[in-house]
Amino acid sequence: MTRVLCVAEKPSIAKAVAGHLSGGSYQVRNTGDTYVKNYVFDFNFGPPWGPSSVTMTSVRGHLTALEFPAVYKRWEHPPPERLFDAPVQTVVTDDCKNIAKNIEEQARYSDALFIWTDCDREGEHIGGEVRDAARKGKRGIQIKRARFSNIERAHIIYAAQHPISLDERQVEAVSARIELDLRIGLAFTRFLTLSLRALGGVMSDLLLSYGSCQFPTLGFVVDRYFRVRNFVPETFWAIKVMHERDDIKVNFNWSRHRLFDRMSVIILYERCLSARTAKVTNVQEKPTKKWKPLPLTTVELQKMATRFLGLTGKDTMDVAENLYNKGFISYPRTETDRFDKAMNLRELVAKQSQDSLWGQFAQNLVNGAFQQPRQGRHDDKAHPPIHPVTYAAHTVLDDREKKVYEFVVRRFLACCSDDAKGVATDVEITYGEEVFTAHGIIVLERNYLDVYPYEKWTGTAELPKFTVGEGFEPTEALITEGKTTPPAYLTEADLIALMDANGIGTDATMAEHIDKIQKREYARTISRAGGGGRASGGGDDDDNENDDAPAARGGRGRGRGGRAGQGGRGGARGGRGGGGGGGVKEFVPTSLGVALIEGFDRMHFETSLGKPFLRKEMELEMKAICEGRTSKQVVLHESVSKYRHVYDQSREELNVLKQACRQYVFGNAQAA
DNA sequence: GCAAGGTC
Repeated sequence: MTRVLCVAEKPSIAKAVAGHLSGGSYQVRNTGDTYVKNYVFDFNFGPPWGPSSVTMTSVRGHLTALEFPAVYKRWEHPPPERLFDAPVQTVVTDDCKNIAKNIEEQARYSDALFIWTDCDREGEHIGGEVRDAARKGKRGIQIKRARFSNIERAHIIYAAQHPISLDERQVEAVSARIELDLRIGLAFTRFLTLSLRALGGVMSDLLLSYGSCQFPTLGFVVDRYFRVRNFVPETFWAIKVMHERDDIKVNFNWSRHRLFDRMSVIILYERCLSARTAKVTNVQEKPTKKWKPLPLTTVELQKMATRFLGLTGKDTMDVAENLYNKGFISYPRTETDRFDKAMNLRELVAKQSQDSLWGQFAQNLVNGAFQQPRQGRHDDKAHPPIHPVTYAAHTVLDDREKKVYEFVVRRFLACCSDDAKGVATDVEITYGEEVFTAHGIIVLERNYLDVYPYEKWTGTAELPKFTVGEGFEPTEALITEGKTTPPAYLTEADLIALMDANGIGTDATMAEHIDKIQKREYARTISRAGGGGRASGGGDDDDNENDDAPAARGGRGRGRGGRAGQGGRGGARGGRGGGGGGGVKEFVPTSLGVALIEGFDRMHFETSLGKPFLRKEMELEMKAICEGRTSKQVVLHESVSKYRHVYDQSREELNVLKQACRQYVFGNAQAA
């Protein structure tokens, strides 16, 4: 019989695939690694292999790491810039030695290697690492790769019988990324740490790291900080019209919203008053919907959890991984927001019907209210959206697990429900020569909203009856004065959204980068609650950008026109750092964080290290390698010489960086 | 003592 070795990216996939291919009957063998098992069984792969004796095992993520030879261990010399062209070597990391050995030994007796790593770019590279390990055991072993995007039985069996080749271009692309991150990260980290240490004082023993993701992340925080600080409030005026009818106070919104010229508003207002009566010019009533949420991605999970569950992104991911490892939820790192049509979602819904809180709702779906989820536009072709896999009783979960599990379940049930439905009424009036509108919504069916308390359908006021052509004298008409308010500091959800939009980090690492800039004392969080006096929070449910349903825009112009946030919020005030579950937390840079980003900005490089462009460029180059438009060697050569140039410039203009530190960190004003 | 990316 042919002997086939299969290797997955993680133990859970190895087990699941072995279960499907073997029909559930396999032998389990221990390996030198606590988590990795070998599953032994027979399977018919079809021609040319036919019936085969199979060993299915796995790695645990990357098997190898890239590193510099020992002579580059010291920081001072060879000098950091040598890291741009120093030799690098790929080594099996210490904690993976037994895994590599397992693969090597198994390969020795095998005719073919089937790679079952995740079908994404990093997975392809891990596949390359597995291939190299297997070849050490048997030089000429045949290499195949299974293409799969979920672990449904039929899909897995099809993948086993229709293997493809490893995509060498993707392997090369990731390999380039790894090498660049290593060279550039270490070179700049050593450079910054060593050269700014000379400033003395608090700078003498700081670790100043640079990374292609951590710096842009800090850049976002600093950028917003300055936009808040440099904000100049402007006074505006508006006309407010209110009419009370049937005990309902109806506020009409001015079609000009607001003007920044007081005289103009007075003139327009006087024309209103002299007209005395307003005339109803249009009344429209139409059915409207608030769309149910999209299937859950990692980024969305983190945004929601930081907003509503009082957890940090990092906590959220830690907890989600736990829930995944216990088998309660699906793989928590995914970009996919559409369920495969073949998935049996009803069955997953039914498992929730025993719950005391949402069981009734789930049962109702089972009884016929079930609706197929919306299909988002993202598909990483590797993992389904995050969803509950089995029911977890409240008693088996700790507090944080409970919160995250409940959110995942409620989100899933919401996805499998119907949209909320209502009737929207729009009334338009002309008063003087000005046009005003009022908007009201009556909710008829709450549907998914009943199981998904994280969203509300705001602006649900019912409007009294108005008839086209009628005239009325408004109960109240006056001029209001207000000031524009600065934007808010970034919440973690804002920051994650920015990183996502700019391609900084992956869904699995974003939270870590945010964590890192705090560990490095580049940024910290303060509590927004109480002190702010801001008219509107930045990140409540209403500006949910995933919703393009017409009705989601219903809640009208919040906040922006409000009162100014009472001055005194200049700069890094001494708020309680890292405050607990209470109010929303906001990110502000420390003086060190400001100094580093400002320092690099002032050097006027074509592309500042603190901006996201460089990371985006690397992303584009990886894509180009994948598409065969360039090669790893070319990208490495070009990128290294570009960064070396930035490095040389930084060294020449080191004084600019030092001045920024003197100014911000030591508060030496004349340094500016 | 340094990066970012996998996964436990």
